[in-house]
Amino acid sequence: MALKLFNTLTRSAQEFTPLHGKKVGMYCCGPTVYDFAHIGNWRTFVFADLVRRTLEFSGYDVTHVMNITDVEDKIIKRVREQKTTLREFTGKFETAFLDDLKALGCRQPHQTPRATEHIPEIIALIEKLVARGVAYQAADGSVYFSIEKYRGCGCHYGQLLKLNLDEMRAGERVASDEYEKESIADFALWKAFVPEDGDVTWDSPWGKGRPGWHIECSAMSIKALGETFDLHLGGEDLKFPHHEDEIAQSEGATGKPFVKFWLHGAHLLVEGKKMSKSLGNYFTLRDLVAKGFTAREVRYLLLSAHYRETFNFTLDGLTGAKSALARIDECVSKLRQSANIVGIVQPDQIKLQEQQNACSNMLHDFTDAITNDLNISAAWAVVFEWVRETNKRFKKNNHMANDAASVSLSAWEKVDSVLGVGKQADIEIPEEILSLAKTRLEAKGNRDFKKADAIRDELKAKGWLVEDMPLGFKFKKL
RNA sequence: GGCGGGAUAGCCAAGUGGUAAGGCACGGCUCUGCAAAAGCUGCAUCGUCGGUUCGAUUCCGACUCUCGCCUCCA
Repeated sequence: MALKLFNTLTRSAQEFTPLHGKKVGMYCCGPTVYDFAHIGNWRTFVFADLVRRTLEFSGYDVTHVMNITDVEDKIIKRVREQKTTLREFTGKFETAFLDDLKALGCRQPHQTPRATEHIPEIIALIEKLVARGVAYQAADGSVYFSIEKYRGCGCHYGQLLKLNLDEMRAGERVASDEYEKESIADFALWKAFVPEDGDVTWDSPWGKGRPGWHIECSAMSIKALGETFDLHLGGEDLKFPHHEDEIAQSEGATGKPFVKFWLHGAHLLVEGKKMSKSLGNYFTLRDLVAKGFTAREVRYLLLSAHYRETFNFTLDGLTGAKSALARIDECVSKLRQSANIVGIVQPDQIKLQEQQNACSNMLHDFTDAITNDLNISAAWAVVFEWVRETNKRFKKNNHMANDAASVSLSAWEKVDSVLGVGKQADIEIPEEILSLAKTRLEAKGNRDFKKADAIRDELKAKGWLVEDMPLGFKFKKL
């Protein structure tokens, strides 16, 4: 089934077709590294990962680029306050970001360019805009993009949303007299040096200064993916002004369409409310890990709802995610055991055929769901139905025939190449716990159930759940 | 003020012009020394009011509530 995605440019779900055969260029607006990323940020990055994985699942050869914004007002302010250097300050948060991204099961982008390492490209792009007459240097020394001039060349400003510039409440959040722009809608391409910038400054044809916010994404995406590329995504708040301005700068400079498909992920609420530090519902991944949840559980929860709907992230939901994943893990781990042991259950052609059918139905329905504008909820439903069907095929000894298990495992691996939750962290069982369980097994063998139950309680108190198996036991970490 | 989303069971969340997926939680049963896991099973008429239709949760209108964006916030 063809992949359909909702394109913000057309406000409709369209069949996705790349510009060049099977090759897809995908750019995702990355983090501004001034602090640890919060759960809302992570929703967007996990969404981007889902897009990439779905493209790869659909047979595309994806080049995934995600910028690192490492120069910006808040960063400069903190560098000054903490009396550190830009590189040292941003490096810390960049490393933390990439570690967390990995922990969340996101495939590493192929390129993660830093804004500060693309100053020449940024300057070149601004020069092009100045030469084309859509950018100007104002009295304050900064260079601005002129929406009016841009529109004057027949270009369309407001592609991602309907804009009514006259009705917009200009300057509510940033004092309009802070800049000396010709028009309120104009935005900075190059910001002239001010003493507060300290060492954070570069030479340019317009004097010392630093790049504006939007220009880095245009410069780096064009460099990495070309003047026109397939996919650009980010959080919904970036539609305006960030992405709209990226389009204006890029198309203003190249005269070519910038991006074919724009995808935007919705925000999330936490416990039904907008996330804020004062409400105490502002979580970083590290906060959640400290509460005893795993990054994998966070990924599952973030992937439980459709990307264009506001999602309500709750700690209860995270507890539920733990249970839901345990259900999948249980099934997959039984499949692994069966796949590795030949002959414990005799092959059965009819049963094999049934399981093969269940697997191909799952793959078919899963593909339908995920390619339908990433209907992840429907995709999970398919997976859980398959889990139930598969569970029915295990014998009393928790095994199924080797061939049926192998078929099932390979089907699971295919859907998990999109979901990315398959890899459970290996758990190490302490010697003490293991020997207690062995003692308990002996007691059980002697039908001393009182002792066996006491040991089970003891293990539980130590954080381990021991489950009896036909031939022994296994552990779960609580 | 402008623009754009939402309102589906205790919670999270899909979906469809013909009487509602899935997950979590909860109850019953089977299995089990007891558990756990697993299976079976129970649990909603889809914000309110109108309209279109043989029939609407799904289409249209109004209303209520709610969320987001409107210059550097994913």
